[in-house]
Amino acid sequence: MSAQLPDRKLTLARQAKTQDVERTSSGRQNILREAATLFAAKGYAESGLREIAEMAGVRSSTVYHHFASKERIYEEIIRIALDAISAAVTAELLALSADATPRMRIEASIAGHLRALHANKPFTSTNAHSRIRLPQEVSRVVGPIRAQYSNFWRAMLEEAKTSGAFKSGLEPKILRPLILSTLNRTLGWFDPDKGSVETLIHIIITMFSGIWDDRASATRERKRQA
Amino acid sequence: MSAQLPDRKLTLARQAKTQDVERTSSGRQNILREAATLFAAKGYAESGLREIAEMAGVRSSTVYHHFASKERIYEEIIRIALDAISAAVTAELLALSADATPRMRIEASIAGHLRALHANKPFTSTNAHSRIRLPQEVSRVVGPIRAQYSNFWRAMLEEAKTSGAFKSGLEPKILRPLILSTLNRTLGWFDPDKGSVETLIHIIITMFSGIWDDRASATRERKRQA
DNA sequence: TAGCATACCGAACGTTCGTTAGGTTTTGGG
DNA sequence: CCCAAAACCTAACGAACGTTCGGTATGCTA
Repeated sequence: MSAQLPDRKLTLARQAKTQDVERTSSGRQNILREAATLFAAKGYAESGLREIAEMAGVRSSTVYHHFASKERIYEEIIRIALDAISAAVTAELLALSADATPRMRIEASIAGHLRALHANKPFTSTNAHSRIRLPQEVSRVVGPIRAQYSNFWRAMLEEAKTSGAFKSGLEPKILRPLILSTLNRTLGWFDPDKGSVETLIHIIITMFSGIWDDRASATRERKRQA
Repeated sequence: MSAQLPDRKLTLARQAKTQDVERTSSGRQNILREAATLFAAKGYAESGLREIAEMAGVRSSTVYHHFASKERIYEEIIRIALDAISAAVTAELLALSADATPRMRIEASIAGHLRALHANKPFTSTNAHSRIRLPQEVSRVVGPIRAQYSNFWRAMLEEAKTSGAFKSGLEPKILRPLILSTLNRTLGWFDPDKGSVETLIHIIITMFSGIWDDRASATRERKRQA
């Protein structure tokens, strides 16, 4: 059986497909978006609560009417980002035919991940370079979601390895962080104004074409035709 | 003519080759190293001066006997990191024979870059995720060094592209940040205790093998033999 | 139209921040 | 052995931090 994200994400997927993060700019959503933009640009500690409030056109005390603390804002941003990515990848995999090869599944996941990253940039950027050691309260909420997504990739890569898709020496343990950080890092340098995300996807997939063991897949192909 | 880092770096290369960052643990060097470790682990803003001082076994005021400000510490850490990387890459290129192909030069640079990254981890980590907007004083010192190294890669990739080394659609403008952030990101997930850096280098180069246009190189090879 | 939750505000809290001033110990060359 | 320079200390500064509190508008529901 193929690696799959949990069904709970499926409903989220449909929501996210139509309105991505949330189109309304109610006070709360507005604060959330501005905070994400600031966190993404300057980092968590460097972004003061008064600055977040000012960006949202509000006083700092008002922020506490919508969020219990700065950490909760951060937590919610990361949760949104992770949900958006999970949803996009799930949608991408569902669009695949049932007999898709591991390579097709992985490349579809890469495409979905990249699309979600750049469609929800402030939120996903905040998540991507989250180099904060938070007092475990946040980690307790965000940690499991992160782990879930990591496990999905781990399982998918493990299946691919079992089927002999990778060149020798390429272990899922190494490939997973390598692939995911390469994808996440595109947030730092890729400018959607200078080239479409679809072009980026093509380039990334081209680059990763170096990991596949073409010999093995050609062998299987020949066997199938015989 | 091949892309080359300036000669000034050559002397630095020899220094760095024997004692990398600095073996002595005088008060100043000690503070520098502990600060780098903290910055790498928690980020710039999250690392307080009193915490840095404590790690170095010293009071916070003592830090100001060695450095003018927290920003200057940060600046020096980044300078050290960039010099170490430049030096390692330069050394790697010098070890190459004169008729090395663009691909060989790029792969040698990747190896040198990765080796320097992981041999000076606290310093290079601080540099890698430097997501700070500093009051230009620091940028004025560090900026040019960064630009110099970027330009070196830009030139090297441009030469490779001219010689037809890359698959179509892969432009240096995209490849440079893609390659460099992939390399730098290894600091975030690769654990030297669980696999040698040389293994990592092999994996990264294997992955990037997807960017080369083998047809073209095979064509040139045939022409040369004729 | 009265009542009430919601959204927002100004002002302040305790704490921590980077930094400075002034004094004491450590140390190494003549 | 002396003495200046270097290294380090304690104590405190003002500013900025996240957060709280009490009060005021606003808008929906009964």
